[in-house]
Amino acid sequence: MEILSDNSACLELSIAMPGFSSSPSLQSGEGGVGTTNDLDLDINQVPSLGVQEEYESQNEGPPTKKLRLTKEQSRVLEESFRQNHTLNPKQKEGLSEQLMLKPRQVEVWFQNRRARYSEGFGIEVSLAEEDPGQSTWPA
DNA sequence: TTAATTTAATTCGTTACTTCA
DNA sequence: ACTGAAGTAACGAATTAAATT
Repeated sequence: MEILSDNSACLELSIAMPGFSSSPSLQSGEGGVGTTNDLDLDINQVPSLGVQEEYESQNEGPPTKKLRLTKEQSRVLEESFRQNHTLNPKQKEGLSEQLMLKPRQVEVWFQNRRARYSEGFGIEVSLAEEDPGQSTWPA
């Protein structure tokens, strides 16, 4: 299976982003990622952190219903998403280790992010607010 | 307290690739 | 060497369900 994964990585990279590949267009870096969420999330993290720690420690416990990603985790994930909208196996592993999340959680996050991104035709609120002049869609 | 919103997680269907007969 | 079936992995879309506002 390792070979397969490796191949998948290449494939993902190949089809990573046909349209929005290398357009970092980052100016503020991380200040304007979650325009609205950023600050509000901060408050949310407090209780979530406790739950998460238990989640990380136990990991096997069935109780944990839904964890809330911390501000830091969201930020790192969003940064990665900006660079690549698709996850390489290595990236997934690295992020999961770095953020202390399960690879599947990272995968799910990216899937959800992509879905939301598509909803806005690639122009998400945060992005649109960051560079309004760059998102000049043809149609 | 309830309703609305947000979002992590799940399910289902599809596609692509590899292996084997 | 070529073809088709079976198996696996990943993704997108839709949906669910919990946490937050």
